[in-house]
Amino acid sequence: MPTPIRLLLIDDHAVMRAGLANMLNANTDFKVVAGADDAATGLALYRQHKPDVTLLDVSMPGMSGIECLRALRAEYPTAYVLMLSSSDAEEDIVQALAAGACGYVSKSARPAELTAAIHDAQAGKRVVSAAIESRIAEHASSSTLTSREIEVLHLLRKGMNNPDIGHLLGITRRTAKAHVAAILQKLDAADRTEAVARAFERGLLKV
Amino acid sequence: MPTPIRLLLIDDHAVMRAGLANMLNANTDFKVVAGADDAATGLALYRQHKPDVTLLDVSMPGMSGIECLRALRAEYPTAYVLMLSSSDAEEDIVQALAAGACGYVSKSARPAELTAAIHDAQAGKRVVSAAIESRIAEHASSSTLTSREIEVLHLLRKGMNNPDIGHLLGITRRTAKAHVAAILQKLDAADRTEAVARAFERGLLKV
DNA sequence: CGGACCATTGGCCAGGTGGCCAATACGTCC
DNA sequence: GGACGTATTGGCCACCTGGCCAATGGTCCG
Repeated sequence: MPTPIRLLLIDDHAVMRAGLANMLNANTDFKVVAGADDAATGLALYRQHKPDVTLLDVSMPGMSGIECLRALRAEYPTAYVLMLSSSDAEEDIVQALAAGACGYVSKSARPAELTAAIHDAQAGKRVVSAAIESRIAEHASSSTLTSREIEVLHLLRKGMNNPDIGHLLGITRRTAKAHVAAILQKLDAADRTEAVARAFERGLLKV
Repeated sequence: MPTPIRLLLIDDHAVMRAGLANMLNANTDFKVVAGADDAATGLALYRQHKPDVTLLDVSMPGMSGIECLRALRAEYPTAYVLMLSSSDAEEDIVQALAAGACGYVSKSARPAELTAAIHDAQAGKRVVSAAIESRIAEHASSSTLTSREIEVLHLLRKGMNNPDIGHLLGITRRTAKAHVAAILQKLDAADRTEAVARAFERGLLKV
């Protein structure tokens, strides 16, 4: 392998970044050219180095991995980005793939799985960890919330009741109630409390 | 440094484990003698290798890091265990330190911070990341739920109402209501829905 | 252009919610 | 032994909840 694949690492966990860099640099197929601990720095380093493949953590404080991915792909539509995740929340996976990620690898994956994924990513293939594929299947069979419903969901999380939600959104309590009813049905929840819990499980709401 | 500090790594993220091992073995102060991807294996490897210091991830599928810590300390009360965390949820930190962890290091910490923490741990000092200390302060000022309240909290998460909770726990709906009222007050929540959301934020409930 | 989906709103109603008052009983800690 | 925290229970009440019925416009797609 004469020319190694040039990599950019974006992950807020410095320990993970250092570890990944050590591991990948030990393999002559790869060369980590830069590492960032937040999305903004990551974008800047991408412009500077134009890596072959970018490894991007999904969950980061500030601009999330997904947002970073969108920003990156908006500027460089052909960028090869492989998402790394610890959470495996379905929502993130679907959104990442929709936003043009080349693949989605769990941090629980074996190192060999990661290196294979990087090779595939550079070759333009789409790769998803086996453990993650099943999650996508689940998600496909469940419903998607509309943007209005997501908006209401965030207010439910804050403990708001229907009248207050209606007032805040400039609609009647009856409409707010209709949105809540739709959320309950789509998330298969008995009440708004379970709806919020399930939203956390699916990654619709984040800690 | 003639005799390196012998380390055991327990983390379900293989990538993180491999990375950590690479990084730490590059430093002659340390020698990673074993790595496990779940708590049970970790315990077995501890018995086998008796490492000087154990690095233990807080969140793992199956037996959690906290439970693993308790089991380990029950068997080897003098074990030096350093917790590694990605979530930084307050609850985990407090519980880990209460269960006898030597320290609690965020995965966002710089590598130097980690190596320093390992040295301190082996010296019997207690170390906590700066970023994590502030969280403990927050927690100290807030209230602790009783075990009964935690039990009720888990039922709220499932969308149960007071009569059903009472029935399940063998108490009246009035008592269930009293527990819920206590939860709301302690978590500073307007209703049970916000209580569940705040519980996720604090690490009392997990995805 | 008609169908599909969405956001919006209305009435009605049995049942649950959360806050207020107060009381008993059982442990532990000083 | 007494104070304290916890678990337990009661009544009362204004308010909110979620499910049922049905209807109106808007947009987007084939």
